[in-house]
Parts: sequence; structure tokens; C-alpha cells
Amino acid sequence: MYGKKCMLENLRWDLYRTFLAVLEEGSLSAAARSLALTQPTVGRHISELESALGLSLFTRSQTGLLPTDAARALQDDAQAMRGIAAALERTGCGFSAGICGTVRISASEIVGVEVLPPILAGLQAAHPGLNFELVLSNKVQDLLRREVDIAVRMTAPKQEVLLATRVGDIPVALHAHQNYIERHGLPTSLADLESHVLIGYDQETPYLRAARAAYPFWSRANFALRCDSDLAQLALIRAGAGIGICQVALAQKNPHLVPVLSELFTLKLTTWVVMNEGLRNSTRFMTTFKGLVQGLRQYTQTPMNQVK
Amino acid sequence: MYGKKCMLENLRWDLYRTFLAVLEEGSLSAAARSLALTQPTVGRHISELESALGLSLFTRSQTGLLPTDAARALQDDAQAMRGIAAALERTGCGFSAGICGTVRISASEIVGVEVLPPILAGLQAAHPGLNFELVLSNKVQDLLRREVDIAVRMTAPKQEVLLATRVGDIPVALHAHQNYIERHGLPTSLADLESHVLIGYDQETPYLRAARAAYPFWSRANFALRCDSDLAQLALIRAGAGIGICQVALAQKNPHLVPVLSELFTLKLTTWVVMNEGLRNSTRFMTTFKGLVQGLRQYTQTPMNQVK
DNA sequence: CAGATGCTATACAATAATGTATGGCAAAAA
DNA sequence: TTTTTGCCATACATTATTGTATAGCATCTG
Repeated sequence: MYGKKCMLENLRWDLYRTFLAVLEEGSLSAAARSLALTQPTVGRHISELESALGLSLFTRSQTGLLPTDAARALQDDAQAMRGIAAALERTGCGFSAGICGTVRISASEIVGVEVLPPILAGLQAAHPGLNFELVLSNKVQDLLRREVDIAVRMTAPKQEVLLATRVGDIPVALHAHQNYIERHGLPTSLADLESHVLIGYDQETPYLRAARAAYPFWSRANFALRCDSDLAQLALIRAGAGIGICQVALAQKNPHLVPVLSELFTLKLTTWVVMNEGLRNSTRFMTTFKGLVQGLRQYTQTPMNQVK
Repeated sequence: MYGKKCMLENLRWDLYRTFLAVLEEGSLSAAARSLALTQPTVGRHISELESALGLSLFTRSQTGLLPTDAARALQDDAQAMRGIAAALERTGCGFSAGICGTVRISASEIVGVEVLPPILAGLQAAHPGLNFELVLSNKVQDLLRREVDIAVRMTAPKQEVLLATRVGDIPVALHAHQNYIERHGLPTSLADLESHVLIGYDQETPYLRAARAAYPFWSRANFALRCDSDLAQLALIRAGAGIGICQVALAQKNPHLVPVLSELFTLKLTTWVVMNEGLRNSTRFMTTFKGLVQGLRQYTQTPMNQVK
């Protein structure tokens, strides 16, 4: 019956930053060090937050502070705020004079490991002030929430506020190691694959859904080796563990990998470079964007990627 | 060649809040009023931000401040920060003693207008400290980013970190106004619909995709009246404009609405109440969550919603 | 054209936030 | 046990942030 004033508090946003640091560091002193503040200041921030929200965030103990349930519930939001603050700073620096600062780029693991490095190295050499953060993941990072600034994607962009450029198609096909073929024979029809060790995904991603639409047998139930990491799948193929999908161009670099049923089973992954529309006027982001587009265009037009 | 220090700036997050206010209010003075600060303070915040980021955010003019491209690019991030800060405060207040504070709920327009009000009124009466913010939209609001705290959805939740409860099925079917039927006749087969005025969506939503899967003719090309607002569709049906989909229970409230082909075309929308897992320990959110579940269960088990 | 309004920029005073120094306490190490 | 270390809490000094008051400059209005 005693209602606390749960109305609009209008707290300083800095309190949230301090709160997050305490949560992550585990003590007022450690948080103070990480924020370049002092321990009394951090303590005051926390008690200010606590009294404003009308709850206790930590249970004091000599060995440190234990977060309460409430504090744990707030952690996600505080982390989100920090992420956005970081994005905001990156954006801002991108607009200042000169091409310098950090750009966060997301791509699939394969593209990030096998394709992007030379492109980014070239960009970095041309613009020494530029730094790159690579987020390699098969789940689509959120450009609108600014988890990343630029994304290399295999799916056509849907949202209008994004600046997207198509850079070409990357052909992928079934491959296996010579060793594996020697032991199991080369399949000559899709039906043959039933008796083979297939390497595939564990959780379905949008791009794999598309693959399954064209080739129904390429579904989770038929895989003997399931792994969500494209890199690990490639490693399994290289190790002769079975038959899996990989980029034609990457397979050709390794003389021991042979294509399997390439006439019957081939996908072309249309590749896009996508950026938030609002970053268009920033030299830093546009330079990176154009560099990625150019580099990936060259890559997709490589003879290795032109195998019809 | 003159590179600004684009490294980690470690700015106070409050500067972003001030910046956003200036952006939205259009002048330092107006922003100061809206933030309960003074104009010199706001001005200092902006120039602090500008010098830290090494760019100019506004072009000064007597009639106000014009945002530069850079400022516009930063707006989205700043707004996102404000949204999260608000969510954080709501979460925090939910943990304080007593059931009070604000809960943001998203639902479709129809559910929000026709179904939720009595439920929320009951909850509010039982807990006078509780306030509700209704976000009515057919696009799925993001629970993870805390745009809303609790969502009423017609699609099964996919993410694991969500606490979801199924509250039953809501039957929907084709309906038309008596007037319309008198003028155009009552169709007796799906083929008959071709010569009728169909009221449907403009942009496809996930739930409508499901409808189309079961009833292929229910696609955008066949609609004479297209509108994304369920409410407007219902209004069109009520006005005798044509035949459209609406909840069976809502149609029965209006004696002039008659079901059309209800044996051939019926959908059951499975309804869920979904909440962020982390809010489970907050009495405020759990109270609301349980109240919504109970109220919607009652609603779906109403005789009107049980027409097989 | 004079007067009002609304805005920004600057100088100075008041206030609020931060840092410094210290004490107390518990757990780990000697 | 004694010592050391690391932590939080408090009192006091310092700094930095904010508010007040004012001037200057445009635009709009009668």
C-alpha cells in the first residue's frame, strides 16, 4: 500500500554507465578504476540510482558487491545503452575531417576469414587512420541498431533505410577431400548421397532455407555431421570427414578437394554490402563501403568464381 | 592528412541526451526548457560534444540551430539510447516494493482496441499504482530491445530468453455487412468471391502469410480495398464496403454483420502473451503478465470465440 | 520605424559533483 | 597471530558543472 514514486525519474544517463561497470567489475573500487573515477564517486552514483529507483541494486559485502535480481534484470538494458553509445561515437568520428576511426563490419565466418582480410588490408594501407572491427557470425547482425556499421550479407536487403549494393554471385557446391572419395567412391547421382557422410548445418539459417527450397534433400535430417560454423564445416571437408558445401573458389585453392555432383547441385550466393543510409555522408564509412564493394566485386569476378 | 583523435572518447552519456533534445526541439533554449536545464548549459554540452567528436553538429542561426548531416546521422542512435534508458527505468521501478509503475504493452490494433481495454481496466482497478502504455501496431515490436515490456502476439515465439504463454485461439472469418450482401448477394463458394469487393492488407505481415498459405486466393492481387490497419478494415466491413476478415467474436457483437463462407474459410489465430525472461522477478511485470494471460484466456473461451 | 519576441554568447556567482585522505572491517597470506 | 591486501564508508577540500544576469543580434508585428 505504500507506493514509491515510480514516475518519470529523469536520471542522468551516466548513472547507468557507472552501474554497468560495477555490475561487470564486481566492486565499487574496480568499477572506479575502469571508469577513471574514484571509489566514493562510484558509490554515490549507485546509491543515487538506488534511491531514485526505490530499490537496492547490490548487497554490500566486504569481498565485493552482489547484484540483486533487480540489478541483473537491468544489465541487458545497460549493456545495450553502452553498445549504442559506442556506435554513436563511431558514427560521429566518421564525420570528422580525414578518413580515420573504427568501422565495425559483420560477415559470415567464411567470408571474414577467407575473403575480407586482403580487402581490409588494402584499405588499411591506403588509409592508415582506419581501423576495422570484424564481427563474424552467421546470424544477421542488426544494422539498424548499429551493432555493426557495415554488413556483408548473402540475402537481399529488405529495409529501405539501408544503402545496399550487390557485388556479385559466389558459387558454392558440394566438395569432398580426395581421401574421402577414395574410401567412399564418387557419387554420381543425388540418390547416391544417401549412403554418404553429409556435412551440414545444425540450426537453419535464412540462406540455408533457400538452399533447401531448391534441393530438398539438403535438410538437417540427412546430415551425419552437423555444425553451425562454416569454418568448421570447411575444416571437416578438408579433413576428409565427408561431403559438404563450400565456396568453389576456396575449394580450388586446395588441390586435394574435388567437386561432387557439381552439375547437379550448385548454388549461387548473391552477395551484398549493406550500410545504414544515414552514414552516407561520412567519408570514413563511405570509403570503407566503397572499398568493400570494389574488393568483393573483384573477388566474385575472379576466374575461380566464374565456373558457370 | 591532419587526423583528429578519433580514438575512444569516453564521453558522458548525458551529452547524448542533451544533443537529442536540441535536435528535436530545434534550439538550445527550447531544449533547455524540455530538459529543465538552462540555455548556457545546453550550449556547453553541445560544444563539448562537438569538440570531442571533432565535428560541427549544428550551424548556428538566429532562428534556431540547423542540424548538420553528421547530427542527423547520430539521431537514430541517440533516440535508441533514450528508448533503452526509459525501458531501464521501467524495469527498475517494477522491482521496487509495491505493484506500481508503468508497463508498455504491444498488441495488434484490433486486440488493443477491442479486447485489451476491459482487461487493463480490471488490472488498473485492482492495482491503482499500475499504469499502462499501449503500443498498437501490426509490426512485431522488439521485446529484446525493450521497445515494449510485454507483447500480445499471434505468432509463436521463437527466442528462448522470452517467457511466453499460450492463451488460446481467436477464430477469424470472412464477414460483410447486411447492406453489402443485399446489394451484391451472398457468395456460396470461394470462386464466387472473384466478383466481390474484397478488403485486405496492403503490405504482407507474417500472420497474413500464414493465411495465404492455407487459402491461396487470399492474396494482395485479389483485394479491391487494401489497407494495413485492421481497425480500418473492420470499419470498411461495418460500412458495407465489402467482404473482409475479422474476428468472429467482434462480428457477433454487431447484428448487421453476417459471416460469409464461414464453413469454407476460417482461421484460428493462436495467441500468446510474451515477456522478457529477465522481468520474471518483478512483481509489477508479473502481475500484468498474469492479468493479461488470465483476461485473454477468458476472452478466447467466450462462447462467441467457440464457434468451432 | 519602434517595440516585442526569441535566439545565442559571455561573465560571474552559486551549487553540485568529484577527488583526497582516512578509518574500519574482513579475508587471505606470511 | 600478525601482516597484507582489498574493500566500503565518511569527512573535508577541490574542481567542475550549472544557474543567473546581461548583451547582441536577428526576425516579426503593429
